[in-house]
Amino acid sequence: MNIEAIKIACSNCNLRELCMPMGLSNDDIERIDELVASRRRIKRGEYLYQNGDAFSSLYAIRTGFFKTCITTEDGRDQVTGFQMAGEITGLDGIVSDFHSCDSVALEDAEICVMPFDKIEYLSREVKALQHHVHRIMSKEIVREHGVMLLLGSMRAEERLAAFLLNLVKRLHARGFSRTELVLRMTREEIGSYLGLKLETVSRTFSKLSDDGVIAVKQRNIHILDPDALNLIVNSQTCA
Amino acid sequence: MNIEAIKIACSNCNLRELCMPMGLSNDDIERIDELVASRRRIKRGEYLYQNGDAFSSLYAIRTGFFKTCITTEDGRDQVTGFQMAGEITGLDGIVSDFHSCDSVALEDAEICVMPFDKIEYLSREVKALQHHVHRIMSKEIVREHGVMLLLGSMRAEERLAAFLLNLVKRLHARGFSRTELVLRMTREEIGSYLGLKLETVSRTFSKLSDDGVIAVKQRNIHILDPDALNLIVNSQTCA
DNA sequence: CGACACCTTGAAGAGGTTCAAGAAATGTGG
DNA sequence: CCACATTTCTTGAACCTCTTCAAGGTGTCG
Repeated sequence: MNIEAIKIACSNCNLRELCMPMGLSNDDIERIDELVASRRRIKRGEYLYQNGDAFSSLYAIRTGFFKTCITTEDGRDQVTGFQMAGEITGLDGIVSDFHSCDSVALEDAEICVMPFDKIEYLSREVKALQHHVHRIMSKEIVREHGVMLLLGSMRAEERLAAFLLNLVKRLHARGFSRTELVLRMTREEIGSYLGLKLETVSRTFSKLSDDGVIAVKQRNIHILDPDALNLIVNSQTCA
Repeated sequence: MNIEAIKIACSNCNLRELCMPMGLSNDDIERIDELVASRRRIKRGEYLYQNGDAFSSLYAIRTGFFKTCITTEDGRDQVTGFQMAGEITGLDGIVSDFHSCDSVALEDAEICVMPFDKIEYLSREVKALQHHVHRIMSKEIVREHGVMLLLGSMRAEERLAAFLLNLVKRLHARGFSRTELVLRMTREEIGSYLGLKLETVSRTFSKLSDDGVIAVKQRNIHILDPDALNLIVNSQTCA
């Protein structure tokens, strides 16, 4: 066992609980360690993959922060998600063997490259891995349902509140604060994700700030009143 | 081989190309025939599954038309998709073992029940089936990306045009007309899916009709000018 | 044939966008 | 390390699209 092998092993990774299945036998763990073919560093602003790229691997994020977005020929642009450490990206490429969106690093990042044929091979051998892959994909589908609900039925303030709560929840699961967060993306990227213009995002931040619900200092957000934020999302002016 | 077995076999199903993997050996085909545990008839308006139901199976639609939707406690409601013959529904349940949305038949329907543990078992044995399952889930993820683009960046007319083109494309793949279609859903359901109020949907239908792009007669739509419809979607007032 | 669900249309109003200008932060090169 | 260019963010005012509320019309099914 050389140093490189230790470094790459999932079994040694502190993100294991986030991106790998639980309750494996030692034997299975050893096999899954083979999944990660390599690590890759991506600088801020660089692409992990782009629309049209051949699909070969899924990527587990070790450090850093990504956005995925689709850009159409006619110039439309839509951020479809933000990914952080322990999350998997690249699922869009499976269906057609080509990626249909771009993945861009919003800060310097390191990712684990997991060749998909290897994943499929091991999934046939390790039941827990197979189910794990299915759950990851299903989870992404359910997440997108939530975004559809947000885009289809919420007003600006509700969207931004839901967005902040979702971010802080995921960050908290990674050991960060439940009330403080640093946005890794611009107002424009938030707006694209939420179906709003950047000015609206900015104005809505200002309003939430005026209302004493959050404190905004550039990209640093302090959630002062989590309950109020929850209330904004979960109580559309009742009929 | 009894009559019942013949009736249920995927190998005899005329929707095989739509919902099953291609290029299987005879041996594999025989095994996949075991996938469908039973058929189930669902009357118009009835649920195939509901939010909170235990997840056990995926469902292949043989005949009929479904919608999936999420309903939140605070009364929000979002149609997340429409499914037709040859399509698979139920993927939302995998991640948590519970369904997180409702599936409702919009017309009398018949579906094939495919227990998910059977799918996972056979996926470990039949490589083509495994990949097929992965592709189905990836396809759903990519579809939802498209909906996010629609909800996040399109105006009412663009949304409705994109919706009609998508419907007619899927119907055409099933042997129906490229220019005529019958809507199986109400204006309200279309509106929910597209993030619009039913009045806006109705008005937009009227506008497209006035412009000579489509002819609307209740739920019967005749696409008079497919190019114009495409243009509406693909050419937001260029910058 | 009558009741009910569904659809259409009008008018007023609200929420978000657009355009514009300036302020704050960030990055770059000398 | 500082000055300058660039990017990002904030805020205001006018405008526009979609929503809301309301009423009437059309179709369907028992």
